[in-house]
Amino acid sequence: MSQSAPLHPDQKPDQSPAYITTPIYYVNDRPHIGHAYTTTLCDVWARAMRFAGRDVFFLTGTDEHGVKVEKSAQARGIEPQALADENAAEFQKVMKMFNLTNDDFIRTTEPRHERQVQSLVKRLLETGDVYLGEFEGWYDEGQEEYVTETKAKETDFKSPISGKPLVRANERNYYFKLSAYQDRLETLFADHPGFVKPDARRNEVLGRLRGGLQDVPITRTNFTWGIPFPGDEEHVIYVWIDALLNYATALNLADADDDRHRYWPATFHVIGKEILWFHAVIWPAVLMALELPMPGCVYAHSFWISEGKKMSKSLGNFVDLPTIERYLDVYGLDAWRWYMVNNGPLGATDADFQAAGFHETYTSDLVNTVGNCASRTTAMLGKYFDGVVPADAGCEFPGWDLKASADEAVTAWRAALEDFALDNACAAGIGLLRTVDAFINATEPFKVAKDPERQDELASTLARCIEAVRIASVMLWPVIPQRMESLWLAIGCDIDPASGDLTTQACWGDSLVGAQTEKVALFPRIDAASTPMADVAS
RNA sequence: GCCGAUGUAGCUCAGGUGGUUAGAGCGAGGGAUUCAUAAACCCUAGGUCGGAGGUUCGACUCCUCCCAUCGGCACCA
Repeated sequence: MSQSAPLHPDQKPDQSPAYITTPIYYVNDRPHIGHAYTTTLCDVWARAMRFAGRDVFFLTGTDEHGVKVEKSAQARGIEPQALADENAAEFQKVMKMFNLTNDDFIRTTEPRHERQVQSLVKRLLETGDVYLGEFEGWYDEGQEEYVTETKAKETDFKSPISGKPLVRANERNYYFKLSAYQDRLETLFADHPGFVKPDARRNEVLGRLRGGLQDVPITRTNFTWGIPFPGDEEHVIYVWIDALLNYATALNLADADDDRHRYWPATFHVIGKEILWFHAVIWPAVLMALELPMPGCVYAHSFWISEGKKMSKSLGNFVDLPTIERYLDVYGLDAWRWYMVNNGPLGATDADFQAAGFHETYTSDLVNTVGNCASRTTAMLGKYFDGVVPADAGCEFPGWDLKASADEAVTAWRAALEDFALDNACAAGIGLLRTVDAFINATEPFKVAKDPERQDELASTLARCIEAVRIASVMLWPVIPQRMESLWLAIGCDIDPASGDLTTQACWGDSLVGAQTEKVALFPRIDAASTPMADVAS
């Protein structure tokens, strides 16, 4: 059997550092499916890239400042930091629940972050990109916060909470000179069409960019729970600049030298579509001002809705942590990750979380395809070869070339990951298994086995099936790591994703020949009745 | 209100630059079979391609208007 490499035969695999981030999550919220989703996407990509040999840094964390946290804490009679600690712990619990492999968890109240934010803001002050100016707007005295012109108009210039009229108020604020970056931003978007993905989101940004940019205030004085502005401590650095800079401070970028600098800039900033503007426009402008290299891509996914409706507390269809835990109990973590990646809002439209859909996806993809294909292949090896993988006898099966199919799948898988098309990466993996199924149906090894004259044919068929299954498992591992690892155990192959040798592992070969295998049932069939139903009051 | 996106079979979606009977997966119905987790396989389902106009010999694909859903509209993560 030839051992030619399926991908970039002449090139070494890309071993450059890679940096992927989630937004930092606001501690005033409780973790829910949205947080789990974004973080899981990043985890899948990070796992795949590490396996592929890249030096990956995967960051997530919490955003802990701001008026809302201050008020929530006040309402409970505790210090803001205590509230932040409590909820940050809740978010960290999520990382454990989903077996996420983030390399760091940054909190904006950490000294390392605060110190660097001050230092970076100071730098902006020195370059003239931050200046002291006057801010005027509609102020809600009851809520002690400014509301936007649009919001004010919507509520007829009255406070939505107290009903009292909004007042015109002003204060001195530090501004970021966003307007100065209009041209450079346009150039950025023109030169890097992939800077914002998906395309629909990019168009939105471009459209709004055409409308022109105004400078943006980056400090507040109406609350104190935040990072003091360097040199003018009455001002607190406003949350979004505080928050955005986490991507830099986690890598100690404000410090002269650090090991983590090699990860900069981000390969992907994965975010939800609601914070696109900050990431696609303000963030790059700030980086330009700081003279830091631009990220490769801001990937803005859409939202989950639940059972056809927007998630809301009053509807009771919020997919929160306890709900998710029920799914994990019944279906297992891998099934949850598979559903997130394959049925989620990776594209421009929102995705619907449906209990029935979850069960369907689990059954058709994982039980009937991945599980069943592994099962029938290992069963035949057990029956006809006592579980020992035979050598490929080199028989020809016109119209079938599993090696070529595997190579194609791996190439497609790689391309999908470059694009953050995680669902397509899954499709490449599972597609190869469908091909194996079709191959078995066409060559009928279970009939061939009855004829002692056709042992070569039988060996050729099953050797190729199990090798294709092995390669598919490599592609599927980032999404369903637990079950793929049990598969590896069952087919006696020694694969360690941490070794970064995916290129070797994804290569068609005969490494399994002689391996002792046993029949596996990777994904148990589950009674639809035990699917956790959303508590939708209908 | 403004900007943008989306609206194609029950569900999730494909459908460069307009052109014979509009596709796939899942589900559903039927069939056949056993290597396998009642799985894989075969056949079937006839959706006015959101609505109304228009351009054209001809539009799902171009234009206009309308409707529905979603995001943003600058401090709201």
